[in-house]
Amino acid sequence: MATKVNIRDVAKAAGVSVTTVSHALSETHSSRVNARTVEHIKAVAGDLGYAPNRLASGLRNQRSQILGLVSDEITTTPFAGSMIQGAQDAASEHGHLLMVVNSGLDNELERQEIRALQQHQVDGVIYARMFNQQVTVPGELQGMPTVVLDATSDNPGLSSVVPDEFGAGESAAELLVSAGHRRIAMINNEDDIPASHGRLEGFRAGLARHGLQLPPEGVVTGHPSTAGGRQAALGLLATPERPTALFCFNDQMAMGAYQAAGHLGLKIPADVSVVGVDNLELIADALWPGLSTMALPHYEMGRWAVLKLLNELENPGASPANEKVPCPLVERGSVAPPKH
Amino acid sequence: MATKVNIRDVAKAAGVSVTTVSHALSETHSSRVNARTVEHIKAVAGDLGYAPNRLASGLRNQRSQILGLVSDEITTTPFAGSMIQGAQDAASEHGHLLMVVNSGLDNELERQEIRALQQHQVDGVIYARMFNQQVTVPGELQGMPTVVLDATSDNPGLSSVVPDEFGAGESAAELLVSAGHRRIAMINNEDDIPASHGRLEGFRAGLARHGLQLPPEGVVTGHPSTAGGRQAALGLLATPERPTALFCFNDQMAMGAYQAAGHLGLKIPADVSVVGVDNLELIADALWPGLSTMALPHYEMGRWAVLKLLNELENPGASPANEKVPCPLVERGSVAPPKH
DNA sequence: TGACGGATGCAAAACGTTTTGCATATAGTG
DNA sequence: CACTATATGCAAAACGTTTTGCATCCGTCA
Repeated sequence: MATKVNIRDVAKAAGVSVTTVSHALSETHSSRVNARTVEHIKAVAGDLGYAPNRLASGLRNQRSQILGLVSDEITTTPFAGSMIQGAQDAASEHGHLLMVVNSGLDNELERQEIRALQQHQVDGVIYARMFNQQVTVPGELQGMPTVVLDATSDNPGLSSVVPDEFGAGESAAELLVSAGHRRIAMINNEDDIPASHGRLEGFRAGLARHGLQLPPEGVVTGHPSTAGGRQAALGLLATPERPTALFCFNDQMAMGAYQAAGHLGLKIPADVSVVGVDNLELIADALWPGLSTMALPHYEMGRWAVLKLLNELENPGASPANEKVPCPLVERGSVAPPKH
Repeated sequence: MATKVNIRDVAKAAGVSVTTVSHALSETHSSRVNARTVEHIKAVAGDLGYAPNRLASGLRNQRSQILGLVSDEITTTPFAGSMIQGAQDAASEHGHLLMVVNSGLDNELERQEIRALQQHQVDGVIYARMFNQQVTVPGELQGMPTVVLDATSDNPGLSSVVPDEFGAGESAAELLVSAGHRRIAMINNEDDIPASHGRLEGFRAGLARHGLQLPPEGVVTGHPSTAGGRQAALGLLATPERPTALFCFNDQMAMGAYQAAGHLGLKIPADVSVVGVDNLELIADALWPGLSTMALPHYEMGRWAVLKLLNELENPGASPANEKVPCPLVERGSVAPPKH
């Protein structure tokens, strides 16, 4: 970063014209230049520490090599980092950079941020949410290549990627049933969102495959927080015919279940097995014993969204896709066979 | 975003020259244009949905209005979101956008990312860490306006911002002493980092102000995780003359203290009071009872870093500053007067 | 030897702004 | 009415690239 060196300096130093330098450094046009000359130019450019000005090349090419990432509440969830990292890794591998904006829940602010991205000529936008939900993509993004991340869109023209909530439920059922459990309950999120439906239905389907079914009293709902999980679990575990295993909507509710079990003098996993969803390191790894849980694939979803977006930029005709990414089981120590 | 409308279209539609449009829309030069004309031009621009191309203006002005944010491990801590949000809010208020890159722990990758930022002509860089430490800013950033975030630099020319670790320790002491505690222990991080020294020394200073001092056996160290805190707390609380209050290096260690207390049949806060540092919502709010803790000011630090960077961009002569941001106490329910 | 083809490199235009210097119109003064 | 001062708007150049069309050079073949 001494004083900026531009392509003209390189040309002068290499004793050739600017055009030749540009051709030599371009992937596609380098054939137009003598191989020895190309090598020479590259050496000189390297020595001078030349790096092309992307403002200029973007202006000329109508391609900024920047992708926008618009998200909602980045501060409230620890998942944001993984999603951004996945997106950034994929972008970086393809020579792109990420501009991140988050709007909180303020629609007006969101519009402003999107306009700011457009002023910077972003090539496309990832429209992200911090939990799987249905969204309406703001009108400002009309006509701009867009991929929806951790949400589904009412616009069928847009690609989207979400976790395989159904599969997560299935896996949880599989894990608990194969450990020998028969009296199993689910502590679900009281909110009417795809994750609560998907996980419950997958769970039912997983049980059904083994000839089991979830009785009506086998599902209780609560606020998707530790307190909500605690309260629900207190109710479930205080009954004489208490379940031997709990499938919790998320790790926070599972933490509440731990607290309830502790309060009632029940040991995990000896007296009651617990499974969560999310794989929040901060919780799943911290609980004692560690919590077995289905990992939400935020990193992979971030990657997928960017790769799909870049693909659509290359092939403007490509048809949209709606991807579901599996949620792998992470086993720690919260599941054991039932006692008797 | 129909078909891109540029300044020429606006000029044509408004019946004036391109220059006039540019002057009319510029803060500084709008005086050169008739006020009525300015109004007219702004109206036309609004109707057409004109938004200036920042690639072009950046190229012309040698100012991209983009700031780079280089961080280490964005995925491993939930603080990243707050830091980014703080930085982004401040940037956005001043018409700038943030390009976020994270390098993990790979130095080579970090260099690449920084070069990518430079190709995009970022006006300056925030060099961020996820926890307070001493860093050496990579040579690539030589000569580029840089502010260090949540770390201190060995380069005295760079501004930096960190949490007031010492103050956090003091506040914890103040809280516990004024609740009536006298036998207090600290569970510290075994790592040799500014946070562990700062919090311990501040804690000592806070106690000293009330004529108390921390005996050698009053400080135990461990891995800064739940397991580490649990282990340390088990040792401390099993002694007959057990402390009535624990100051924990962070919320994760405090969570371990909760587990240890529960294991030993001790109630929080009746039998033992606990204070943490971090204010990790996911933990502090989830514990039962809630954990009183000193909040790490990541949002504010992110803001400060960007504001300082923008200030240095305006006044290239400005002298560097090393800011310490206070860590406010967040009271929940984990502190009560000692029993007898 | 003259013409031709291929290989190679150059000049110039364009991307969309901002700003300087200049020309014109309008108002103010003697 | 002439002359100056001021207000106002325009043409052109520049920022750093990429790419098209053209010129030059060399070797080859008739």
